[in-house]
Amino acid sequence: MKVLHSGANSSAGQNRENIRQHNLSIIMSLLYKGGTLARSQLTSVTGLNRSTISDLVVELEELGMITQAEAVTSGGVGRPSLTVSPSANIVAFAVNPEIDATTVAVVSLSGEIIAKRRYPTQIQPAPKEAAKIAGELIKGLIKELPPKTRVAGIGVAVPGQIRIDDGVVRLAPHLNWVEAPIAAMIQQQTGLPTWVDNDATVSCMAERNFGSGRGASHCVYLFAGSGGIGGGVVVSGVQLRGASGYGSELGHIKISDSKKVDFSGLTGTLEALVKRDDLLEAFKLFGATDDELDVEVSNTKDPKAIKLINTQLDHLGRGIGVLATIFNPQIVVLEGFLDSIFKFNKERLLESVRASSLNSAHDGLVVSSGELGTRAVLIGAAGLAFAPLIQDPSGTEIYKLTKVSS
Amino acid sequence: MKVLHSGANSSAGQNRENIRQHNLSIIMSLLYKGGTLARSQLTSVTGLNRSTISDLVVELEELGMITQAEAVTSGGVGRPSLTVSPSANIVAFAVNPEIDATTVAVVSLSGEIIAKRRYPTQIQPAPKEAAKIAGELIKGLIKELPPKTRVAGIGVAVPGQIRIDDGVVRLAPHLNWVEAPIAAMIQQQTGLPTWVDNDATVSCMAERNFGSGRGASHCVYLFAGSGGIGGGVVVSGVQLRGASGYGSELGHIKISDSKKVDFSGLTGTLEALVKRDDLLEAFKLFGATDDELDVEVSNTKDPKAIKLINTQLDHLGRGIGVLATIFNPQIVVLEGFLDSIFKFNKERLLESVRASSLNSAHDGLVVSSGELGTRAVLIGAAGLAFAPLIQDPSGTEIYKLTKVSS
DNA sequence: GCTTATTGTTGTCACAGGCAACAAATACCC
DNA sequence: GGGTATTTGTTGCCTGTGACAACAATAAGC
Repeated sequence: MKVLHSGANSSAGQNRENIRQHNLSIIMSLLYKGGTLARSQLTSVTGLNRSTISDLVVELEELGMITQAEAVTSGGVGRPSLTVSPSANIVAFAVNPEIDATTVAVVSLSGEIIAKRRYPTQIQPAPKEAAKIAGELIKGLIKELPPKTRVAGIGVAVPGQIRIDDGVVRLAPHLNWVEAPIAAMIQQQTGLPTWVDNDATVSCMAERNFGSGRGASHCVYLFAGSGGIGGGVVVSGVQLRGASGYGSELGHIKISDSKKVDFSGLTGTLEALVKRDDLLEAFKLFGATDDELDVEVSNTKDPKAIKLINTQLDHLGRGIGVLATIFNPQIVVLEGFLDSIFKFNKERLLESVRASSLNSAHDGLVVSSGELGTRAVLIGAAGLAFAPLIQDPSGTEIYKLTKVSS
Repeated sequence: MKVLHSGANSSAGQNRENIRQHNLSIIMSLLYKGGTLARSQLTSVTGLNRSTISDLVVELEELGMITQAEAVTSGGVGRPSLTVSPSANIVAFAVNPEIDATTVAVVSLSGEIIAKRRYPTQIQPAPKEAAKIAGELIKGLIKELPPKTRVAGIGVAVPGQIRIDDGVVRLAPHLNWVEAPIAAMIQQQTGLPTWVDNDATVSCMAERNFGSGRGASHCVYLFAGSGGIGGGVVVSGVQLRGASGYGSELGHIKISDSKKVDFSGLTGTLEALVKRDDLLEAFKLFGATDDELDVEVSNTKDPKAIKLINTQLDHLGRGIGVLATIFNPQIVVLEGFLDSIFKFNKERLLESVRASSLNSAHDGLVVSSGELGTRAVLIGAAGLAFAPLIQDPSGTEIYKLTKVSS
C-alpha cells in the first residue's frame, strides 16, 4: 500500500546510493522483462563496465533475487558469458475479482503463471467477500508452494477506478463497489502487502512487458470483456495514469453523436457503440465466455451478425484512429471480443482507422491481437507486487512462507 | 540538429559522470523554470547536501550559466542564503513562420522575450524564403545585443508535423510546406544550431513551464489560430510526442459523425467543428487578428453569433471531455480564439465537458486561459534551443556573438 | 550581548564505478 | 591438434563525487 507510481520526482538530486539502487533496479528490470540474459548483454545494454556488472550481479545474487548459471555454449567467439535469471523462488499473488468469479494466481518473477484458482460466485461479490475468497485461495496456494518460495506481495486487478495510493476502489460499476478499501482488506486476510490497480492498466503493462507490445515505447491497449471496454496506454515507456490516477479510460471516449449510452451514462462513447452484449444478442449466446463468442464470430455466416460486426469494427476503428492521432503509438493491442471482431475482418478495421486519423499517425501503425489473452490481467497484477522489488532490490522485503502463514 | 528527445533510455546504467551531469542539469532546470532561487531552496528541493550544491553552483558559475548574488535580507532566522539566477547573457532565438508573417524573437534563459521582430509577407513564404527572412532578422538582432551575450541556438516553431530528429517539416498544410529541411536552411543562414518542433507542442511547454500550467504533471494545451487547432500534452511531466514524433494532434480527433471536414480531410474532428473562419464569417470580420476577434466575441449581442459560439463551445467541451477521460490532467489550457469563446461562456463549456467525460476525469479539473498568449510560441521555441544546455550544462557549447557574425 | 537558527566554507572520508592486467574459455585458421 | 584472435570474468587499484562534521558568518529574538 505504499505509493507505487512514486511520481519520479524529476527535481530530485542524485547521490551515490541512488546510483547503486538505480543500477540494481535496471538489471532487475531487464531480467524481469527479458527472463534469462547473459552478463555480457547486461554490460552492453546498460553501458556499465564488466566489473561493475559483476559486482551488481553478485549483490543481487546474495539478495536472493537472481541466480547465475554456466554459459550455454551457443556459438560466438570468446569465453562464454554467464547467464543471469530472475530467481525462480520469488513469486507474487495476482487477484482478479470479476462479476462471476474471483481468480487468484501465483506468478513467478519472470512473468509465468505457476498456479491458478478460480472461485465462481453466483452474483458479484461484495468487497469483503472478494477479499475473503482471495485470502482463502491464497492460503491454499501457499501450502502447495515449495518451502523455499518467497513472496513479494499481492497485486489486485479491479475493473474500475482505483486510487492506487492507498488501494481503494473508488468506483467499480460492474462489481457494484464504491469506495472499497480492497487492499487493506486483503492485506488483513493474508498479512501480505497488497497493491491495487485497474485491470486494463495492468493488462497493458503485461502485454507491453511480455506480449505483443514488447519493447514499444508507445503502446495503446484496448481490452473488452463483459464489463465494457477498458484501456491502457504507455507513453515514452511509462504507464499513463493521469494526475489523480483515473486516466486512460479509453472505453469512455466520445466518438459519435449517437444517443447510445454506456455503463457510466455517457452517450456515443466507444463502449456504448462497441458492445459485447449486442453481439451476444445477435448470436443468442447469452452468458457465453469470450472463447465461445470468439468461435461464433469467426464462423458466422449470418448477414445480420456480419452487419453488426462490421458496424462495430467501424466504430472501433474510429476509436483507434482517435487514439492514434493523439498518441502516435507503434502498436495498438486488442484483447477480448475486440480481438475476435478484429480477426473477423482486419482490413475493415484498418480502413476505418485510416479514415479517422492523420496519415502521420497511422503510417507504420501496427494493430495486433494480444498474445497473453486472459493471462495478461494476472501477470500484470502480479507486476504490481514486483514493482517495488524491481525498483529497489536491496531495500524491499520479500516474505518467507513461514512468516506468511503465521 | 542533434536528437532532442533523447529517448530517456530507461535501461541505461548510471556512472559518476552521469550523476554530476544530472545534478547540474537539475539545478539549471529549476533555475530555468523558477528564475531566481536561493541556494537553500536548491538544497531542500534537490535533497542534496549544502556542500554539494555549493560545488555544483560554483561549477555552473564558472561555466557562465548562472550568476550568484548577495542575499536579500527578507525575514527568516539565520544567515541569508545566496541567490542564484540564470545568466542574463545567455539567449536563444525563436523563429515562428506563419501564413502572413515570420516572427523572430530573442528570449533570455529565464524565459523572457527581450526583443521581437515581425516580418509580414503577402502570401505564405516558401521554406527558403522563411529561412532567409529569419536569417536576416537574426543578424539584425545580433547587432543590437550587448557584446557579452552568448547564444544557445535557434528554436523554430512550425504549424505542422515535424521530424524533430533532423528538423525537417514533414507537412505544414497552412504554409504549404512539404518535406522542408528548415533547420538545415536556417542553420546555414546563421551558423547557429537550430531545432524545430510543432508550434502547439512548444507553446504547451511554455505554458507548462512559465504560464497557467506551471507545476502541473499532467497538462493538456489547446491552441487555435488561423491554421486550425493544435495541441500539446504533458504526461507525468514529459511532453507527449509519440513514437515517431507525430503525436498530440489534438485538433484532428474525431468527436462527431458530422460530415464537416477539416484541413486534413478528416470529418467530424474538433478542428472541423470549432472553426475560427466560421466565427469570422458570422462577424464579417475577414482577416481579423485574434485580438480583434476576441473583442468582437466578448461584446456580441447578435443571436446568430451567440448560437454559433455556443455550438462551438459544446463541441470544444466534448473534445476536452475526451481528452480529460484519456489523460485525467490537472489543467486544460486554452489559447487563441478557443480562449475567447471560453471566456464568453465558461459555464457552458464546463457543462459540455462534464457531459462528455467521467466524473473521475473532470472532478477537480481546471480549465484555464493561457497566461502567455502569443508569447507562448516564442518562449517555447526558444526552449528548444535551451534544452541541450539544460540537459548537459558542462558539455554544451554556447556561442559568442563574434563567432556568430563571422 | 547572549542564545538560537540557518547557511556558506573547508577539509576529510567513503563508496561506486572505471580501468588495466591477467586468467579463462571459446572459435577459427592452418 | 596447436596457435591465434576474441570475448568474458576476476582482481586490485584509482578517481571522482557526494556526504559529513566542524567552524565561520549572518540574521532574529530576548
